[in-house]
Amino acid sequence: MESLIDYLLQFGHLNQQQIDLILRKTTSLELKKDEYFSEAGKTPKRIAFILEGILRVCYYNSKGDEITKYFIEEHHFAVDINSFNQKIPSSEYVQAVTTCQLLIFTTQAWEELSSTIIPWDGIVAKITERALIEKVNKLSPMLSEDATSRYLAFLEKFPSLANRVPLSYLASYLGITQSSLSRIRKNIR
Amino acid sequence: MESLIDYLLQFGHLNQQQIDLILRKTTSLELKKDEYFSEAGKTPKRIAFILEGILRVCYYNSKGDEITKYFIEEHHFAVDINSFNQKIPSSEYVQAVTTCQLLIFTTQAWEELSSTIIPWDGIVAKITERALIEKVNKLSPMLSEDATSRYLAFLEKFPSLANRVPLSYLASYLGITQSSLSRIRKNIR
DNA sequence: GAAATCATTTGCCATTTGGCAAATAGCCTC
DNA sequence: GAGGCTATTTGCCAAATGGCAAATGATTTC
Repeated sequence: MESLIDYLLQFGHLNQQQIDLILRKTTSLELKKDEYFSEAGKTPKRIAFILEGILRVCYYNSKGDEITKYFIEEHHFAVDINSFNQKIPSSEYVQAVTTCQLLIFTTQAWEELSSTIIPWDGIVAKITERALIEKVNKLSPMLSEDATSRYLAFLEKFPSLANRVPLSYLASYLGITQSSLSRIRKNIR
Repeated sequence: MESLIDYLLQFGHLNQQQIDLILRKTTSLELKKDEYFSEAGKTPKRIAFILEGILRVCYYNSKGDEITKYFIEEHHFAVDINSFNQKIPSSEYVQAVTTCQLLIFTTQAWEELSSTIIPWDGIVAKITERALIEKVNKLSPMLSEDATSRYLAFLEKFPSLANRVPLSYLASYLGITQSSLSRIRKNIR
């Protein structure tokens, strides 16, 4: 619970009353490994803050391959922000890579916070901006690096994940096939 | 000028007085082809709205190659938003791909608008979010597609640019070498 | 308009990655 | 612990892409 508040406070000030209100709006949820937090085709009705565990966002591309778009780490929010804001069906799945402890905000709770807590929208805007900038900055260099460098960069970013995640998730995230990733792993050791 | 207002109004309401104020805060600037709007190492002090022309954002990667991170089209804002907000030096160049007609806001003007026009921050937040989401959505699929598909996607997105942009810009944007792109072009015709 | 400069294409070959299928390893269930 | 699954590795070869340099084409400059 505190990790949520610590996180929020990085982006703006909240008094104790506001903090209590925010916490009262949350529900706890355990999402077991492989379970989905949200699914493509459905309009997202909840936002999750990850207390523990790793989620991934994935979709099916035009060839029908399942692509891992990105991983979401502990102490970050998870939602298809575009679909959530516009209240339109998402085109992505959000799935637990490991069993996760989540704090959940419903759409309603989220909107109540927006209209009750003056600095809420500003904080949320900053969080959204930061998260998106990070995604762009992680994706951009991937295009100009070869697969081995991308894998090494992943190892640095998610050292604990590399051997707990199915090869298929990781390969599609890196934009290569499973067998290529397997060979890259072999060459590195 | 109107295109700026049209653009802003997509993201929130502004009355005539606010519109006039915004326009009074802008300056016109013509940026000739190849000139820089901002440079890596310098803290950005201006935001541009592109009335006409195309900009690109580029940087040098660890190998020393110049990489085009993305192109910015007419009727969009151009700035390294992260550096601008945090007032820290940028790591990117913003350069005119074609001669551009720009509307410029200085940092000071931008901040005055923020404190004068109530819905300003909200509008800016939405614009920022939208721009970043578009970047993520353009980058993500590039990893799972081959170079030819990426080039074809570029052609669809920027049909007028493909033959006006130096091969080198385009190749680094697509994550391939100039010669590969040249061969891809040949095979498509 | 000729020379100089820069951009693009092409040839040649090396390297990387993909596609497919078989082999191996790991894990789960009974 | 023996199947029966699933995940990963590996072999084989094809296709895509890179690296380098030369050739060609385009543009600028004087």
